[in-house]
Amino acid sequence: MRAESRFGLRVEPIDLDATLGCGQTFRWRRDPDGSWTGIVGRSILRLSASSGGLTVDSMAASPCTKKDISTYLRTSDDIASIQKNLGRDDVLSRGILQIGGLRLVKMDEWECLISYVLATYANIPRIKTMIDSVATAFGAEILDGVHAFPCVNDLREASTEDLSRCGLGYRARYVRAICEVLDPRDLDRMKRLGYADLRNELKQLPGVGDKVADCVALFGFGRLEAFPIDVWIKRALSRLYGVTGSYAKLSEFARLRFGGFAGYAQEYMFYNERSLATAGRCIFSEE
DNA sequence: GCCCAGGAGTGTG
DNA sequence: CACACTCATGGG
Repeated sequence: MRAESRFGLRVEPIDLDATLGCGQTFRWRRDPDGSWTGIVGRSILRLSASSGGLTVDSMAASPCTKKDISTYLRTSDDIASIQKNLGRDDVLSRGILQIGGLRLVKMDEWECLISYVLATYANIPRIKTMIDSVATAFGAEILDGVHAFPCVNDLREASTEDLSRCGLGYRARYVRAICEVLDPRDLDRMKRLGYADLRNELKQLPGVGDKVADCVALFGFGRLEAFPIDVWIKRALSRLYGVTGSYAKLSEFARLRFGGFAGYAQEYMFYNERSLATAGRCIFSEE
């Protein structure tokens, strides 16, 4: 595959394995040499570690710009400051914050919405399979066999039956229903909403409940106060803090405990909990 | 084969 | 409010 463009990107700290392999975003794979290849927008990217940051190879007719990838990797997040803030929590400071190079990513809102609707009650390898199938079937071809994530109008062409053939199971009708009710302009309008309003509006969509709404608010709309609670986070909260209960109760606990950077706390805990469960094995290639 | 999965929707007590 | 049940299916 020919590199259309190559440039350096200053971002520190960054741990590609943790950031791209932890299961917050689904279109990346780890190469044997430790670099990562993935699809962002209409570009195929290969990221490899270099001194002080990354080397970015962009392969596509319309290459990814430095600003695009900078936004995607949230390079303006001050990790040191965030960790100092979260480190006031005894439990987090006691080791979880050692994953300094785990950064949140900023996904496209639409791709994030559909991805996390598909992510319900499925493991990470399967989520990747479903998303690749949908992209191959309905997304624009970027380069020989590699497809972008389908835009709203692309996916509107898909019937529920089409989507079922992509292996989505019962999620097919949710995706279909979202395509029918959501105007692309809604997503632009929602960018300006506060977290609470954004969350409530997302929950109006079929297949979007508390957890998916928080994932989309965090990974898609970049609301760092969002704290998605899935089975892993429930385990972590129970194990680390002894708290259990409803989504609302756990959510309130997180808001009081972690504040405006709850999203980073969540990702540290998610990574930590899954690493513990899969100790001895690489969590980036299996479940 | 068995188990579980970055849950949501619906119905019931 | 809390549970209980169903939904389709593939990866470990």
